[in-house]
Amino acid sequence: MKLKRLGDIRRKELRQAAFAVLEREGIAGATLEKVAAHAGASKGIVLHYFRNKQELFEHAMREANAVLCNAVVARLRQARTPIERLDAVIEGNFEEHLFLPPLCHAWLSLCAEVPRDEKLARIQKVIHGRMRSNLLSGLRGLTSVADADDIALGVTALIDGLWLRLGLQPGSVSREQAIRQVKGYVSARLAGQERPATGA
Amino acid sequence: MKLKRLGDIRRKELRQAAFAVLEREGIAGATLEKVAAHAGASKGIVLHYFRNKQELFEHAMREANAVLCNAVVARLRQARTPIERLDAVIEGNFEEHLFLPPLCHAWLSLCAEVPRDEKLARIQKVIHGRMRSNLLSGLRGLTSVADADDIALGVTALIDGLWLRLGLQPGSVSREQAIRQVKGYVSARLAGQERPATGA
DNA sequence: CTGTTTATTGTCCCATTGGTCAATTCTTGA
DNA sequence: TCAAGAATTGACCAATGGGACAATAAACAG
Repeated sequence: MKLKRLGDIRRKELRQAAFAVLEREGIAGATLEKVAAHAGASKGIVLHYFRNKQELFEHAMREANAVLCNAVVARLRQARTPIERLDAVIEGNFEEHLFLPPLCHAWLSLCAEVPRDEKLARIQKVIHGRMRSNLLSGLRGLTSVADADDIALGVTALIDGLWLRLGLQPGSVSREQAIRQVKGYVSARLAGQERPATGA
Repeated sequence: MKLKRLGDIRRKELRQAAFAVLEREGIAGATLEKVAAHAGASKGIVLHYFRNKQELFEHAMREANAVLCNAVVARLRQARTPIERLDAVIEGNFEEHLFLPPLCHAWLSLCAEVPRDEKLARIQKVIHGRMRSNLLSGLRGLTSVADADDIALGVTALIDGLWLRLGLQPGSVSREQAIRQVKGYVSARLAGQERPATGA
Protein backbone atom coordinates (compact mmCIF):
# COMPACT_ATOMS: atom_id res chain seq x y z
CA MET A 1 0.00 0.00 0.00
CA LYS A 2 1.36 3.33 -1.08
CA LEU A 3 2.16 5.86 1.59
CA LYS A 4 0.22 9.05 1.45
CA ARG A 5 2.01 12.16 0.43
CA LEU A 6 2.03 14.90 3.01
CA GLY A 7 0.05 17.16 0.74
CA ASP A 8 -2.81 14.69 0.57
CA ILE A 9 -2.92 14.38 4.32
CA ARG A 10 -3.04 18.12 4.82
CA ARG A 11 -5.68 18.52 2.18
CA LYS A 12 -7.87 15.97 3.88
CA GLU A 13 -7.36 17.51 7.30
CA LEU A 14 -8.24 20.89 5.96
CA ARG A 15 -11.39 19.95 4.12
CA GLN A 16 -12.56 18.07 7.19
CA ALA A 17 -11.82 21.12 9.28
CA ALA A 18 -13.71 23.21 6.76
CA PHE A 19 -16.71 20.97 7.10
CA ALA A 20 -16.53 21.04 10.88
CA VAL A 21 -16.47 24.81 10.91
CA LEU A 22 -19.38 24.85 8.50
CA GLU A 23 -21.38 22.78 10.96
CA ARG A 24 -21.01 25.38 13.67
CA GLU A 25 -20.80 28.64 11.78
CA GLY A 26 -22.69 28.32 8.54
CA ILE A 27 -21.39 29.59 5.25
CA ALA A 28 -21.39 33.22 6.29
CA GLY A 29 -19.36 32.56 9.40
CA ALA A 30 -16.98 30.01 8.00
CA THR A 31 -13.78 31.98 7.53
CA LEU A 32 -10.38 30.77 6.43
CA GLU A 33 -8.96 31.76 9.78
CA LYS A 34 -11.45 29.61 11.66
CA VAL A 35 -10.83 26.66 9.40
CA ALA A 36 -7.11 27.02 9.90
CA ALA A 37 -7.51 27.34 13.65
CA HIS A 38 -9.71 24.24 13.76
CA ALA A 39 -7.04 22.32 11.89
CA GLY A 40 -4.35 23.73 14.14
CA ALA A 41 -2.61 25.56 11.36
CA SER A 42 -2.24 29.06 10.00
CA LYS A 43 -4.44 30.72 7.44
CA GLY A 44 -1.60 30.74 4.97
CA ILE A 45 -1.49 26.98 4.87
CA VAL A 46 -5.10 26.77 3.80
CA LEU A 47 -4.46 28.87 0.74
CA HIS A 48 -1.31 26.95 0.10
CA TYR A 49 -3.33 23.80 -0.46
CA PHE A 50 -6.47 25.34 -1.94
CA ARG A 51 -6.58 28.03 -4.55
CA ASN A 52 -9.25 29.92 -2.69
CA LYS A 53 -12.16 29.68 -0.31
CA GLN A 54 -14.56 28.36 -2.93
CA GLU A 55 -12.31 25.49 -3.84
CA LEU A 56 -11.89 24.56 -0.19
CA PHE A 57 -15.60 24.24 0.38
CA GLU A 58 -16.14 22.41 -2.85
CA HIS A 59 -13.73 19.80 -1.59
CA ALA A 60 -15.45 19.82 1.77
CA MET A 61 -18.69 18.93 0.04
CA ARG A 62 -17.06 16.12 -1.89
CA GLU A 63 -15.58 14.76 1.31
CA ALA A 64 -18.84 14.79 3.18
CA ASN A 65 -20.63 13.20 0.30
CA ALA A 66 -18.08 10.45 0.05
CA VAL A 67 -18.72 9.49 3.66
CA LEU A 68 -22.46 9.27 3.18
CA CYS A 69 -22.00 7.48 -0.09
CA ASN A 70 -19.72 4.87 1.43
CA ALA A 71 -22.32 4.05 4.03
CA VAL A 72 -24.79 3.24 1.28
CA VAL A 73 -22.34 1.38 -0.92
CA ALA A 74 -21.20 -0.83 1.95
CA ARG A 75 -24.75 -1.90 2.63
CA LEU A 76 -25.48 -2.22 -1.04
CA ARG A 77 -22.69 -4.73 -1.47
CA GLN A 78 -24.36 -7.14 0.89
CA ALA A 79 -27.80 -6.78 -0.63
CA ARG A 80 -29.05 -9.60 -2.84
CA THR A 81 -32.70 -9.02 -3.62
CA PRO A 82 -34.25 -5.83 -5.01
CA ILE A 83 -35.96 -5.21 -1.69
CA GLU A 84 -32.66 -5.56 0.11
CA ARG A 85 -31.06 -3.08 -2.26
CA LEU A 86 -33.86 -0.65 -1.58
CA ASP A 87 -33.48 -1.06 2.15
CA ALA A 88 -29.73 -0.64 1.84
CA VAL A 89 -30.15 2.77 0.27
CA ILE A 90 -32.77 3.84 2.75
CA GLU A 91 -30.96 2.65 5.86
CA GLY A 92 -27.62 3.88 4.60
CA ASN A 93 -29.02 7.37 4.32
CA PHE A 94 -29.99 7.41 7.96
CA GLU A 95 -27.00 5.72 9.49
CA GLU A 96 -26.73 6.40 13.17
CA HIS A 97 -23.43 8.22 13.19
CA LEU A 98 -24.43 10.33 10.18
CA PHE A 99 -28.04 11.28 10.70
CA LEU A 100 -27.14 14.12 13.06
CA PRO A 101 -28.14 17.78 13.21
CA PRO A 102 -24.66 19.29 12.83
CA LEU A 103 -23.96 17.31 9.69
CA CYS A 104 -27.29 18.41 8.34
CA HIS A 105 -26.56 22.03 9.16
CA ALA A 106 -23.34 21.98 7.21
CA TRP A 107 -25.04 20.23 4.35
CA LEU A 108 -27.78 22.82 4.32
CA SER A 109 -25.28 25.65 4.17
CA LEU A 110 -23.58 24.06 1.20
CA CYS A 111 -26.87 23.42 -0.58
CA ALA A 112 -27.82 27.03 -0.05
CA GLU A 113 -24.75 28.04 -2.07
CA VAL A 114 -25.43 25.66 -4.93
CA PRO A 115 -27.26 28.26 -7.01
CA ARG A 116 -24.21 30.51 -6.98
CA ASP A 117 -21.43 27.97 -7.39
CA GLU A 118 -21.27 25.99 -10.59
CA LYS A 119 -18.97 23.39 -9.06
CA LEU A 120 -21.18 22.81 -6.08
CA ALA A 121 -24.10 22.41 -8.44
CA ARG A 122 -22.25 19.75 -10.38
CA ILE A 123 -21.35 17.85 -7.24
CA GLN A 124 -24.91 18.05 -6.05
CA LYS A 125 -26.14 16.73 -9.35
CA VAL A 126 -23.78 13.77 -9.22
CA ILE A 127 -24.82 12.96 -5.67
CA HIS A 128 -28.46 13.04 -6.53
CA GLY A 129 -27.89 11.04 -9.69
CA ARG A 130 -26.14 8.30 -7.77
CA MET A 131 -28.80 8.11 -5.11
CA ARG A 132 -31.40 7.87 -7.82
CA SER A 133 -29.61 5.13 -9.69
CA ASN A 134 -29.03 3.20 -6.50
CA LEU A 135 -32.73 3.34 -5.83
CA LEU A 136 -33.61 2.33 -9.35
CA SER A 137 -31.38 -0.72 -9.10
CA GLY A 138 -33.80 -1.89 -6.45
CA LEU A 139 -37.02 -0.61 -7.92
CA ARG A 140 -36.55 -2.17 -11.34
CA GLY A 141 -38.02 -5.60 -11.19
CA LEU A 142 -40.49 -4.49 -8.56
CA THR A 143 -42.54 -2.27 -10.80
CA SER A 144 -42.74 -0.65 -14.21
CA VAL A 145 -40.04 1.72 -15.40
CA ALA A 146 -42.29 4.74 -15.24
CA ASP A 147 -43.44 3.92 -11.72
CA ALA A 148 -39.89 3.22 -10.65
CA ASP A 149 -38.86 6.68 -11.81
CA ASP A 150 -41.75 8.25 -10.01
CA ILE A 151 -41.16 6.39 -6.79
CA ALA A 152 -37.43 7.12 -6.92
CA LEU A 153 -38.18 10.82 -7.10
CA GLY A 154 -40.51 10.49 -4.16
CA VAL A 155 -38.01 8.60 -2.07
CA THR A 156 -35.19 11.06 -2.68
CA ALA A 157 -37.48 13.96 -1.87
CA LEU A 158 -38.73 12.24 1.25
CA ILE A 159 -35.23 11.49 2.45
CA ASP A 160 -34.12 15.05 1.84
CA GLY A 161 -37.20 16.33 3.59
CA LEU A 162 -36.58 14.19 6.64
CA TRP A 163 -32.99 15.38 6.79
CA LEU A 164 -34.19 18.94 6.57
CA ARG A 165 -36.60 18.35 9.41
CA LEU A 166 -33.79 16.97 11.51
CA GLY A 167 -31.71 20.05 10.83
CA LEU A 168 -34.48 22.53 11.51
CA GLN A 169 -35.83 20.85 14.61
CA PRO A 170 -33.24 18.54 16.08
CA GLY A 171 -34.88 15.69 17.93
CA SER A 172 -38.14 15.90 16.03
CA VAL A 173 -37.26 12.91 13.88
CA SER A 174 -35.48 9.82 15.06
CA ARG A 175 -33.46 7.58 12.83
CA GLU A 176 -35.98 4.77 13.28
CA GLN A 177 -38.88 7.05 12.54
CA ALA A 178 -37.22 8.26 9.38
CA ILE A 179 -36.51 4.75 8.15
CA ARG A 180 -40.01 3.60 8.94
CA GLN A 181 -41.38 6.61 7.14
CA VAL A 182 -39.50 5.97 3.92
CA LYS A 183 -40.10 2.25 3.95
CA GLY A 184 -43.77 2.87 4.58
CA TYR A 185 -43.82 5.17 1.61
CA VAL A 186 -42.22 2.65 -0.71
CA SER A 187 -44.40 -0.23 0.32
CA ALA A 188 -47.54 1.87 0.10
CA ARG A 189 -46.62 3.06 -3.37
CA LEU A 190 -45.69 -0.40 -4.55
CA ALA A 191 -48.86 -1.91 -3.16
CA GLY A 192 -51.12 0.75 -4.56
CA GLN A 193 -49.58 1.29 -7.98
CA GLU A 194 -52.48 -0.17 -9.94
CA ARG A 195 -54.94 2.22 -8.28
CA PRO A 196 -55.28 5.78 -9.65
CA ALA A 197 -54.42 8.69 -7.37
CA THR A 198 -56.95 10.89 -5.58
CA GLY A 199 -58.81 13.73 -7.33
CA ALA A 200 -57.38 15.91 -10.12
CA MET B 1 -59.87 51.69 6.55
CA LYS B 2 -56.96 53.20 8.35
CA LEU B 3 -54.15 54.63 6.31
CA LYS B 4 -50.82 52.96 6.70
CA ARG B 5 -48.17 54.84 8.52
CA LEU B 6 -45.08 55.61 6.52
CA GLY B 7 -42.95 53.50 8.77
CA ASP B 8 -45.00 50.40 8.02
CA ILE B 9 -44.70 50.98 4.31
CA ARG B 10 -40.94 51.36 4.48
CA ARG B 11 -40.57 48.35 6.67
CA LYS B 12 -42.50 46.25 4.20
CA GLU B 13 -40.52 47.55 1.23
CA LEU B 14 -37.30 46.82 3.01
CA ARG B 15 -38.07 43.29 4.09
CA GLN B 16 -39.24 42.51 0.59
CA ALA B 17 -36.03 43.96 -0.78
CA ALA B 18 -34.11 41.89 1.73
CA PHE B 19 -35.81 38.77 0.51
CA ALA B 20 -35.18 39.65 -3.11
CA VAL B 21 -31.50 40.15 -2.45
CA LEU B 22 -31.42 36.88 -0.57
CA GLU B 23 -32.78 35.14 -3.66
CA ARG B 24 -29.86 36.28 -5.75
CA GLU B 25 -27.00 36.51 -3.29
CA GLY B 26 -27.56 34.04 -0.51
CA ILE B 27 -27.02 34.86 3.13
CA ALA B 28 -23.30 35.49 2.77
CA GLY B 29 -23.75 37.94 -0.08
CA ALA B 30 -26.81 39.72 1.22
CA THR B 31 -25.40 42.98 2.56
CA LEU B 32 -27.27 45.94 3.96
CA GLU B 33 -25.96 48.06 1.13
CA LYS B 34 -27.43 45.74 -1.49
CA VAL B 35 -30.75 45.59 0.28
CA ALA B 36 -30.85 49.35 0.49
CA ALA B 37 -29.91 49.70 -3.17
CA HIS B 38 -32.58 47.23 -4.18
CA ALA B 39 -35.15 49.24 -2.28
CA GLY B 40 -33.82 52.48 -3.76
CA ALA B 41 -32.70 53.86 -0.43
CA SER B 42 -29.55 54.34 1.58
CA LYS B 43 -28.00 51.91 3.97
CA GLY B 44 -28.76 54.20 6.85
CA ILE B 45 -32.48 53.86 6.33
CA VAL B 46 -32.33 50.13 6.69
CA LEU B 47 -30.83 50.39 10.15
CA HIS B 48 -33.27 53.14 10.98
CA TYR B 49 -36.15 50.70 10.60
CA PHE B 50 -34.43 47.54 11.77
CA ARG B 51 -32.18 47.27 14.76
CA ASN B 52 -29.66 45.23 12.83
CA LYS B 53 -29.12 42.81 10.00
CA GLN B 54 -30.48 39.84 11.91
CA GLU B 55 -33.75 41.55 12.65
CA LEU B 56 -34.15 42.53 9.01
CA PHE B 57 -33.84 38.99 7.79
CA GLU B 58 -36.07 37.66 10.51
CA HIS B 59 -38.77 39.94 9.21
CA ALA B 60 -37.98 38.89 5.67
CA MET B 61 -38.65 35.31 6.66
CA ARG B 62 -41.94 36.24 8.29
CA GLU B 63 -42.97 38.12 5.19
CA ALA B 64 -42.19 35.27 2.83
CA ASN B 65 -43.94 32.83 5.06
CA ALA B 66 -47.04 34.97 5.21
CA VAL B 67 -47.30 34.90 1.43
CA LEU B 68 -47.05 31.14 1.25
CA CYS B 69 -49.40 30.78 4.17
CA ASN B 70 -52.03 32.99 2.57
CA ALA B 71 -52.04 30.84 -0.51
CA VAL B 72 -52.90 27.84 1.59
CA VAL B 73 -55.44 29.61 3.78
CA ALA B 74 -57.29 31.01 0.77
CA ARG B 75 -57.72 27.54 -0.65
CA LEU B 76 -58.53 26.12 2.73
CA ARG B 77 -61.44 28.49 3.13
CA GLN B 78 -63.18 27.01 0.11
CA ALA B 79 -62.59 23.42 1.10
CA ARG B 80 -65.53 21.49 2.53
CA THR B 81 -64.55 17.83 2.80
CA PRO B 82 -61.43 16.43 4.48
CA ILE B 83 -60.06 15.45 1.10
CA GLU B 84 -60.58 18.97 -0.17
CA ARG B 85 -58.77 20.37 2.84
CA LEU B 86 -55.89 18.03 2.18
CA ASP B 87 -55.72 19.05 -1.47
CA ALA B 88 -55.92 22.69 -0.48
CA VAL B 89 -52.77 22.38 1.60
CA ILE B 90 -50.95 20.40 -1.04
CA GLU B 91 -51.85 22.60 -3.97
CA GLY B 92 -51.35 25.76 -1.98
CA ASN B 93 -47.78 24.74 -1.27
CA PHE B 94 -47.01 24.47 -4.96
CA GLU B 95 -48.85 27.47 -6.26
CA GLU B 96 -47.62 28.48 -9.67
CA HIS B 97 -46.32 31.93 -8.80
CA LEU B 98 -44.61 30.62 -5.68
CA PHE B 99 -43.08 27.31 -6.58
CA LEU B 100 -40.05 28.93 -8.20
CA PRO B 101 -36.31 28.39 -7.83
CA PRO B 102 -35.39 31.88 -6.63
CA LEU B 103 -37.92 31.76 -3.84
CA CYS B 104 -36.58 28.38 -2.87
CA HIS B 105 -33.01 29.66 -2.89
CA ALA B 106 -33.85 32.45 -0.48
CA TRP B 107 -35.77 30.05 1.70
CA LEU B 108 -32.85 27.67 1.77
CA SER B 109 -30.48 30.41 2.83
CA LEU B 110 -32.75 31.34 5.69
CA CYS B 111 -33.18 27.73 6.77
CA ALA B 112 -29.43 27.33 6.76
CA GLU B 113 -29.23 30.06 9.40
CA VAL B 114 -31.91 28.60 11.63
CA PRO B 115 -29.42 26.72 13.83
CA ARG B 116 -27.66 29.96 14.70
CA ASP B 117 -30.63 32.30 15.08
CA GLU B 118 -33.09 31.63 17.83
CA LYS B 119 -35.73 33.88 16.27
CA LEU B 120 -35.49 32.18 12.90
CA ALA B 121 -35.84 28.87 14.65
CA ARG B 122 -39.01 30.03 16.35
CA ILE B 123 -40.49 31.27 13.10
CA GLN B 124 -39.62 28.02 11.40
CA LYS B 125 -41.25 26.08 14.17
CA VAL B 126 -44.44 28.07 13.86
CA ILE B 127 -44.53 27.62 10.11
CA HIS B 128 -44.07 23.91 10.39
CA GLY B 129 -46.62 23.68 13.16
CA ARG B 130 -49.23 25.42 11.07
CA MET B 131 -48.62 23.28 8.04
CA ARG B 132 -48.92 20.23 10.19
CA SER B 133 -52.15 21.32 11.81
CA ASN B 134 -53.60 22.26 8.43
CA LEU B 135 -52.82 18.79 7.21
CA LEU B 136 -54.26 17.18 10.29
CA SER B 137 -57.51 19.07 9.84
CA GLY B 138 -57.89 17.06 6.67
CA LEU B 139 -56.42 13.78 7.82
CA ARG B 140 -58.55 13.44 10.91
CA GLY B 141 -61.69 11.65 9.87
CA LEU B 142 -59.82 9.83 7.14
CA THR B 143 -57.71 7.68 9.39
CA SER B 144 -56.67 7.05 12.98
CA VAL B 145 -54.94 9.72 15.01
CA ALA B 146 -51.64 7.88 15.04
CA ASP B 147 -51.70 7.32 11.29
CA ALA B 148 -52.71 10.91 10.70
CA ASP B 149 -49.67 12.09 12.63
CA ASP B 150 -47.43 9.78 10.72
CA ILE B 151 -48.80 10.75 7.34
CA ALA B 152 -48.64 14.43 8.21
CA LEU B 153 -44.94 14.09 8.96
CA GLY B 154 -44.45 12.31 5.66
CA VAL B 155 -46.32 14.92 3.70
CA THR B 156 -44.42 17.84 5.19
CA ALA B 157 -41.13 16.09 4.58
CA LEU B 158 -42.13 15.24 1.04
CA ILE B 159 -43.19 18.79 0.29
CA ASP B 160 -39.95 20.16 1.73
CA GLY B 161 -37.96 17.63 -0.24
CA LEU B 162 -39.64 18.56 -3.48
CA TRP B 163 -38.97 22.22 -2.84
CA LEU B 164 -35.37 21.40 -2.15
CA ARG B 165 -35.14 19.48 -5.41
CA LEU B 166 -36.54 22.46 -7.25
CA GLY B 167 -33.95 24.73 -5.71
CA LEU B 168 -31.01 22.44 -6.33
CA GLN B 169 -31.97 21.50 -9.87
CA PRO B 170 -34.36 24.03 -11.31
CA GLY B 171 -36.60 22.45 -13.89
CA SER B 172 -36.25 18.95 -12.53
CA VAL B 173 -39.65 19.07 -10.85
CA SER B 174 -42.73 20.69 -12.28
CA ARG B 175 -45.56 21.99 -10.20
CA GLU B 176 -47.88 19.31 -11.58
CA GLN B 177 -45.35 16.58 -10.91
CA ALA B 178 -44.93 17.75 -7.35
CA ILE B 179 -48.63 17.84 -6.68
CA ARG B 180 -49.15 14.45 -8.24
CA GLN B 181 -46.30 13.11 -6.16
CA VAL B 182 -47.72 14.28 -2.84
CA LYS B 183 -51.27 13.29 -3.66
CA GLY B 184 -50.05 9.90 -4.76
CA TYR B 185 -48.27 9.55 -1.46
CA VAL B 186 -51.32 10.41 0.57
CA SER B 187 -53.66 8.15 -1.31
CA ALA B 188 -51.20 5.27 -1.22
CA ARG B 189 -50.72 5.66 2.52
CA LEU B 190 -54.45 5.97 3.17
CA ALA B 191 -55.25 2.97 1.01
CA GLY B 192 -52.58 0.76 2.52
CA GLN B 193 -52.83 1.73 6.18
CA GLU B 194 -54.13 -1.65 7.32
CA ARG B 195 -51.19 -3.46 5.72
CA PRO B 196 -47.89 -3.71 7.60
CA ALA B 197 -44.80 -2.11 6.07
CA THR B 198 -41.98 -3.99 4.32
CA GLY B 199 -39.34 -5.94 6.24
CA ALA B 200 -37.69 -4.72 9.43
C1' DC C 1 -46.02 80.07 11.59
C1' DT C 2 -43.08 77.53 14.57
C1' DG C 3 -41.20 74.12 17.37
C1' DT C 4 -40.91 69.16 17.54
C1' DT C 5 -40.76 64.90 15.91
C1' DT C 6 -39.72 61.75 12.10
C1' DA C 7 -37.38 60.41 7.76
C1' DT C 8 -33.22 60.21 5.23
C1' DT C 9 -28.70 60.77 3.80
C1' DG C 10 -23.70 60.54 3.73
C1' DT C 11 -19.72 60.13 6.33
C1' DC C 12 -16.90 58.02 9.46
C1' DC C 13 -15.02 54.16 12.07
C1' DC C 14 -13.37 49.82 13.26
C1' DA C 15 -13.20 44.96 12.75
C1' DT C 16 -12.89 41.35 9.62
C1' DT C 17 -11.66 38.83 5.56
C1' DG C 18 -9.79 36.85 1.49
C1' DG C 19 -5.71 36.79 -0.58
C1' DT C 20 -0.49 37.92 -1.59
C1' DC C 21 4.23 37.53 -0.44
C1' DA C 22 8.69 37.28 1.39
C1' DA C 23 11.06 35.05 4.86
C1' DT C 24 11.99 30.92 7.47
C1' DT C 25 12.01 26.17 8.63
C1' DC C 26 11.73 21.39 7.36
C1' DT C 27 12.49 17.33 4.11
C1' DT C 28 14.88 14.85 1.35
C1' DG C 29 17.64 13.06 -2.35
C1' DA C 30 22.29 12.89 -4.07
C1' DT D 1 26.74 17.35 4.17
C1' DC D 2 24.39 20.35 1.38
C1' DA D 3 21.55 22.32 -1.95
C1' DA D 4 16.82 22.26 -3.94
C1' DG D 5 12.31 22.11 -3.22
C1' DA D 6 8.27 21.85 -0.22
C1' DA D 7 5.93 23.29 3.98
C1' DT D 8 4.66 26.81 7.05
C1' DT D 9 4.33 31.08 9.09
C1' DG D 10 3.30 35.85 9.96
C1' DA D 11 3.10 40.34 8.29
C1' DC D 12 0.78 43.03 5.17
C1' DC D 13 -2.89 44.92 2.02
C1' DA D 14 -6.97 46.45 -0.11
C1' DA D 15 -11.78 45.82 0.10
C1' DT D 16 -15.85 45.32 2.43
C1' DG D 17 -19.25 45.24 5.84
C1' DG D 18 -22.00 46.39 9.91
C1' DG D 19 -23.14 49.84 12.56
C1' DA D 20 -22.91 54.74 14.93
C1' DC D 21 -23.79 59.45 14.28
C1' DA D 22 -24.34 64.15 13.17
C1' DA D 23 -26.48 66.94 9.86
C1' DT D 24 -30.24 67.97 6.94
C1' DA D 25 -34.88 67.72 5.09
C1' DA D 26 -39.67 66.70 5.52
C1' DA D 27 -43.95 66.12 8.00
C1' DC D 28 -46.76 67.59 11.30
C1' DA D 29 -49.03 69.21 15.56
C1' DG D 30 -50.51 73.31 18.05
